[in-house]
Amino acid sequence: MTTSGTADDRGENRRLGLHLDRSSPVPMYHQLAEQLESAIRDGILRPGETIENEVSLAQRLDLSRPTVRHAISALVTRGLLIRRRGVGTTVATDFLPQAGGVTSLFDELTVQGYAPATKVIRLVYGELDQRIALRLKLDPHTPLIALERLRLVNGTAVAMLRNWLPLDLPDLSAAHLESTGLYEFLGRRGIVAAATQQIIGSRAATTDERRLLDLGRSDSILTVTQLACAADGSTFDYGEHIYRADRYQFRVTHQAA
Amino acid sequence: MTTSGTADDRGENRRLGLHLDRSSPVPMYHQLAEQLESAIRDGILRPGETIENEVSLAQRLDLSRPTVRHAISALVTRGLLIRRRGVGTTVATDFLPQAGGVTSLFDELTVQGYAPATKVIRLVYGELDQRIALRLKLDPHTPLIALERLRLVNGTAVAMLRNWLPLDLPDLSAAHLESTGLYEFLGRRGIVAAATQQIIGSRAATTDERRLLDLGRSDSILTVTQLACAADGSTFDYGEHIYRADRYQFRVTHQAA
DNA sequence: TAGTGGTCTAGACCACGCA
DNA sequence: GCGTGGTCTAGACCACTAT
Repeated sequence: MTTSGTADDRGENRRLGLHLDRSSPVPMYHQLAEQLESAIRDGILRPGETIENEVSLAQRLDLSRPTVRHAISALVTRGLLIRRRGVGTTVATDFLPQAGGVTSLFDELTVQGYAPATKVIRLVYGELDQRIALRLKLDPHTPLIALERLRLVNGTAVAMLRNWLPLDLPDLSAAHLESTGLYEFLGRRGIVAAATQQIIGSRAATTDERRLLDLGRSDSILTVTQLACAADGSTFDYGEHIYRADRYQFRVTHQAA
Repeated sequence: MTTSGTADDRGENRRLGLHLDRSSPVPMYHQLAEQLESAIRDGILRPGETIENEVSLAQRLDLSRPTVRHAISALVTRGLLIRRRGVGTTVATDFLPQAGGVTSLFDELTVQGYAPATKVIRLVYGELDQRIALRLKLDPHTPLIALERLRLVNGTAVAMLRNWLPLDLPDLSAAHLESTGLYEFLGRRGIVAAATQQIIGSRAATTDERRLLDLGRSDSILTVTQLACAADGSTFDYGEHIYRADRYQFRVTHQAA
């Protein structure tokens, strides 16, 4: 434990928007990571700029070095910072604006204020489908909720989503799905994905799919099959989704170890 | 520092293949992570099984808990283990065999012993291309190495790879590229990717592309545009790749925080 | 209540890059 | 040689889950 910092420290803290709330239940390393991220996104820390070294930062913020390191590691993993031994930690070049994992243009559209809408085409309880049950690694006779939705942006369909869930959700209604989204609905019932796997591919669209998405002769579709797995290892959702390729792309970023 | 373990400890260590070499330059947490991973992949630790808790594991291996935790965290990030507070750490369900980041079927084919081959179609030094230079975030008049390759598996073309590099590599030859691969060649010259971004999409193939990949009327292609960035933040490779969708898919896995 | 993971401390020494 | 990140220790206390 050191003193709580000099006047200069407090000035620098203000510049970067760093102010830790020790009474908050939010972990210190998380508060710090979030505030560093904000500083980067707001341009206070510029791409290529070297940030303060770990020891000094820890001292100034009255944290231990492992805690500061934990915060920085989180941002390194997500690609916002780059650490180099013997050199320092720098802000990544801005070509990785949403680094870390997969982002879809659709998510980004949503963030940017376009209003996506959902239309439920089919909602069936207790459907039996051996192929799907096997995908879910369940007994072939497991009853499933079958779900088919159309995703629209500005009134035009951009994706068709088919999902199957081996769950008992009597209060799942089309209205719910059109207003809140499937995963939000599940989350409110304590069902959260600990891990998901997606396989991205492409194939020719069927005539039904062409009609639903209003596809022309030369339009392409992207296919995504998805499996979601709860914390206890059980699978609770299998999805087969298709997207208009002219409206949807996947962005994948990777950081070296 | 505790004693070096009881006879029971040594037996359990042997079962899981855990044997740390303290004189090795490989970090302890990395050795432990690798050996736990092997135990999982070899089925010694089975999906769903709860592994030994962190404190006990640390004691038995004569490591500090943070070090053990570091090792486990690495596997959690890659999706092989799942941690739950108050419950324990369990081996993830096997539906995430290659968790962490993106894997392509092509890479997996390679691992499985299929021999992929490369054929260089075009290799030009000093090409000027304003569109590409902008993608690389460089001056539009930067001279580029332009490269076009065909990827074959068992003699049939499955992908066409176009790349542009703002580098001076006078000894880069078709022979090199057909025997070692582009990134291996670059790596030997100290050029390694600190971060890459890929955008996956789909579109109709051009007639040239149809001819090169021997595509039929209804065959689809996947497109991947790729940007690679060195540790200093400079971009050194821009690629536009197309793949036969019937031979190639992308697998993306995601772990919740 | 007992046991687990989650967070945090206050140091230590080492390996690497650069001047 | 000096400053940086990389690794590691030996604890501490808290929060959550299951019983």
